[in-house]
Amino acid sequence: MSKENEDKNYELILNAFVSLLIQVGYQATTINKIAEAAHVNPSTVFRKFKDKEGLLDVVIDRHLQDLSTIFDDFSVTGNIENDLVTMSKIYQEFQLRHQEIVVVGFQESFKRPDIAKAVEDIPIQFKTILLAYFDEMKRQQKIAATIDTEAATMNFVWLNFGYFISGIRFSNPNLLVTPNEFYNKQIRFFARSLQ
Amino acid sequence: MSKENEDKNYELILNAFVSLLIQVGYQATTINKIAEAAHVNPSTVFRKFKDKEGLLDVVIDRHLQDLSTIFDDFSVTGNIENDLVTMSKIYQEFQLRHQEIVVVGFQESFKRPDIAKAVEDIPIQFKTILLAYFDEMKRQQKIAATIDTEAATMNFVWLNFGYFISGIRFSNPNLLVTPNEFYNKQIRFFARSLQ
DNA sequence: TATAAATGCAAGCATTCACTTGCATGCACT
DNA sequence: AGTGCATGCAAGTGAATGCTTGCATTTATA
Repeated sequence: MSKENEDKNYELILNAFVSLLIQVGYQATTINKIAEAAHVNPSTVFRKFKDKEGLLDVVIDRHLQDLSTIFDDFSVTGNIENDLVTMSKIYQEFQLRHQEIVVVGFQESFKRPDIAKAVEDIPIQFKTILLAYFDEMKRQQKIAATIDTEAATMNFVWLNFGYFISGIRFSNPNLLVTPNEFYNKQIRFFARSLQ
Repeated sequence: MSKENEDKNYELILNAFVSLLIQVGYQATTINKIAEAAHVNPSTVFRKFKDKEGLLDVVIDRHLQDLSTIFDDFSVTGNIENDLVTMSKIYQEFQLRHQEIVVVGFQESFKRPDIAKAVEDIPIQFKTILLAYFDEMKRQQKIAATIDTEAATMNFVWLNFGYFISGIRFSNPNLLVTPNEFYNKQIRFFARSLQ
């Protein structure tokens, strides 16, 4: 029954693992802490998963699967500010839902380049859809003909990426705004450049 | 003679430590690796520094000292694009010069909140000078009266922060541009919004 | 050259952890 | 009730690593 979705303890352990990754990172996440958080005996962890790396592998797998469909239900409306908010929301919510990947990817990038790559793949997907969008809007003359769409895209990517990292790593209120405030003010400000 | 600047081994060890922090992070940086990289015996490390944390403390100290004067030699020219490039350059070069703080701050934020705070302080300083600058430019009517200077400031902060993190953590060329390209294209694009 | 300080070196100690193993216990399903 | 599987539990192993110590050796200084 191991590795099946109906396995309650399997999921409890995975959830505890992910929570701990976010809280304290990979190295500081010990098997004992996982077991305790999952209300399970440490030996059970090893019955469900080969080893500590095996836990990571499952998390990566699920993440990559989720990532492959990240923008599947996005559809263009043609209203630029609306579309940008929609894409930004999808991206931000995805990043937040997979915080642990970013945390571990940054910490273990030297030992697990596959995770580092998985972290990069999120903004790359974001860039891809944005670039196509801006190119299309330019063709439809909804944004200025002088716009460098590549530059505009990367501007939006870095803005969103910087905001996301700030949100999960910073605590000073000077650097934090609510998602809604971000969508309203920042995207409106960004869109000014497109005209 | 320990803890003095003329102490050659002291500096060799510190440099090796910082290099390793950037390469592999704090936990994976062992005393043996430091000693090897510094061409010094492991026991010498403990003669120069109380313990591994003591090494970190010195790095933090020096960083905080450097941070306190980060924008000291910036002076406003009134040419907005030029000033933005200048401030961005100062910020980016500082961040790059102190990469290790960011790496360790993200990894050990739970164990060393002081380091996490030191990491935050860099963008906070950046924000402070930017906000004052935009307010002044608005007063001088060099940027549009409708501009939300707080929003513009945070946009620029997140753009720069996102670009910096991308530069030190990503390797895919799709997400990387040279500093000069960043200054030219991104800041020009940003400045469009100010009119 | 003589003295003192810094460094190299090797052995060892203590702790933390991932991971294993063997056995007892409980729970589910027939 | 009885059988089998999952889990709890406790003890232990082995490796990594921070840190100490005592002594030999080199280097600097006077």
